[in-house]
Amino acid sequence: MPELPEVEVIRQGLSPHLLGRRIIAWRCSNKKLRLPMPRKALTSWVESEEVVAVERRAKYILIRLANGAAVIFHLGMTGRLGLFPVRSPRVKHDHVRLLLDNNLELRFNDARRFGSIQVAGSREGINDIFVSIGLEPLGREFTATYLLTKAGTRHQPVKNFLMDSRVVAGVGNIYVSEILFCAGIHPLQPAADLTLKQWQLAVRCCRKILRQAIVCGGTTIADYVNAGGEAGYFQQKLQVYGRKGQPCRRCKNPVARIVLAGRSSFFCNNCQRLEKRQS
DNA sequence: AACTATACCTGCAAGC
DNA sequence: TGCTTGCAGGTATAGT
Repeated sequence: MPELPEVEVIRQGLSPHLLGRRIIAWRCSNKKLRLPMPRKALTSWVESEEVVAVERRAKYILIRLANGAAVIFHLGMTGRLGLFPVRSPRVKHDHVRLLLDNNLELRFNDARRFGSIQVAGSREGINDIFVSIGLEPLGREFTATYLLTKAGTRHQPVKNFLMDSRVVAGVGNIYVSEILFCAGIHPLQPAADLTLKQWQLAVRCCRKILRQAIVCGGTTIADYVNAGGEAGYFQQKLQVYGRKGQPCRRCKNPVARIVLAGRSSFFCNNCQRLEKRQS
């Protein structure tokens, strides 16, 4: 489900409902998520604490508590977070429930279990979780010079480079294709080849597309209140992702699909030229 | 060091 | 209908 825009939409949806609420208890399934269930920490740090903020870092959602601790969710590929009445029927793959003081509960549902829940007890503990995560693409420091420096002499395809969470946080497989199309950069172009001008374009496109996607409610379902959920409508704006063989919206050439680092990558051979350059 | 392949899971759609 | 195959929005790791 979630790249940065989807996670941000979920955060925005949850925030007003969670702020000021007290987490009175927790329950979890016996299935193992990507990380072990933090049972002890949930009891010692989370139970009976009040929510003071709901934040996002990369693709993580942080629920900050009055005691300085935080519950940190990652949604993996199929994770969902939603608020439900406590007595509403539970469904398959509900793995964590945080019971609130208003007869609602936050439920984490994840079919593939690539997601995770972590509890950090302090500011340092929270920082530790994010030590190796790169810059926020919507933040001030995310600039063309930063990317130029980071790229250094790396020959890795620019698509893989931009999906490296140590470089930039939250750019996933859908939006990276869209960003590179917007910037007219071929996904196979080695990262080290890009000029400052190209990086400037890439940064502008990245910001533009992620912001648009957030405004549109993301590319998929963001069901943060009730069982119903609301569909994001950014998929209508996708230029290349998932459009193999269909005409490029800019030049009508068929959109191409290749596999990079095991992931589908979509682009237009005409609008995104692979530049041969010796260096 | 840099980069790629693989593993982790379930569900769904397409093809036979 | 039922089976098999391939594919899916992520990331840590093992391997080259």
